[in-house]
Amino acid sequence: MNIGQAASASGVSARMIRHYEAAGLIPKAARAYSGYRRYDERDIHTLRFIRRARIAGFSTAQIKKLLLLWQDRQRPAREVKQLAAAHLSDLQTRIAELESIAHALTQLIAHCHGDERPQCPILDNLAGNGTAHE
Amino acid sequence: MNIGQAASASGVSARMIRHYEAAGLIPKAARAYSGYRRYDERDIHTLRFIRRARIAGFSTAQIKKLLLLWQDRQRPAREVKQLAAAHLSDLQTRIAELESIAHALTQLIAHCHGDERPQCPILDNLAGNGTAHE
DNA sequence: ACTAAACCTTGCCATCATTGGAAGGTCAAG
DNA sequence: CTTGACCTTCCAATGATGGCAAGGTTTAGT
Repeated sequence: MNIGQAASASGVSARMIRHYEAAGLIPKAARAYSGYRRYDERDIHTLRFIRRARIAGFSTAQIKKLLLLWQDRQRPAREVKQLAAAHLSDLQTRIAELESIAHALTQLIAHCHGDERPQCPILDNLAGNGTAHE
Repeated sequence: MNIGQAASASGVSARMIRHYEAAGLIPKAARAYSGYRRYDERDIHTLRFIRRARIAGFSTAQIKKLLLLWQDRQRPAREVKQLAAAHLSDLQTRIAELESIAHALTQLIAHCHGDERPQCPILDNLAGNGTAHE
């Protein structure tokens, strides 16, 4: 299987397959005589794993660890759970930050009449001219 | 005022002040005979505006527009409101995505016993199903 | 067999905001 | 006049991905 087939079979672009190889996430692919990279079902399986982990928001560094754990049949579930919990905690922090911003912005927008007049509490707030809403 | 003073007065690092200048967010600073950049209160005010807008999650492109609007005393509040609303919409989309991921991860973590045994629904899920690789 | 299309290779650039370092010039105080 | 804090510019890296270019390979159609 060439990289193109591996890409469509795994859902990971050929681009990113090469990238993951260079980044050490996956071992260097075997090469055909022509120099083309060769992939088998095992590789596709690994790529699908990576794709799902990316969708779940894991960083490449985290995925590297997850792959090691995945390939270790003796791994304790504890380690995986810890890694996932740390990631979940990150996610929740980010969510809270974004929600806080969204909340403030919602308030500002609600107080902006949004017509042709130049008065605008949104700009006033960014300018530091205080309290757009009480 | 040199760039260092401007940085501590505005809360924007000297590094980023130069960056914003190169990016066209702020006009090129006046220079002293020595080549040092000079800043006045007006510049500090602008830098504080930028800092607040960044904290609010606006992109530099959006901030560029906000600055133009801010400096235009005739601007209609409508335009500012539209820009802010578009940004809020982006924020809400991102929040929803992260929440969806966090929810799925929470489920997986809850079903992982997390002890010394190798069985782990988190890895199983990333691998594509109940049966892991091989 | 020849040719064109589709595929592969490597490598460099761009994004976005920010930080880091290196190499060198300038200013203020001792 | 030296030292150290400050400034200058340029170059690089982050993280994940996309784009393009120039060139080699394979495959399918004639």
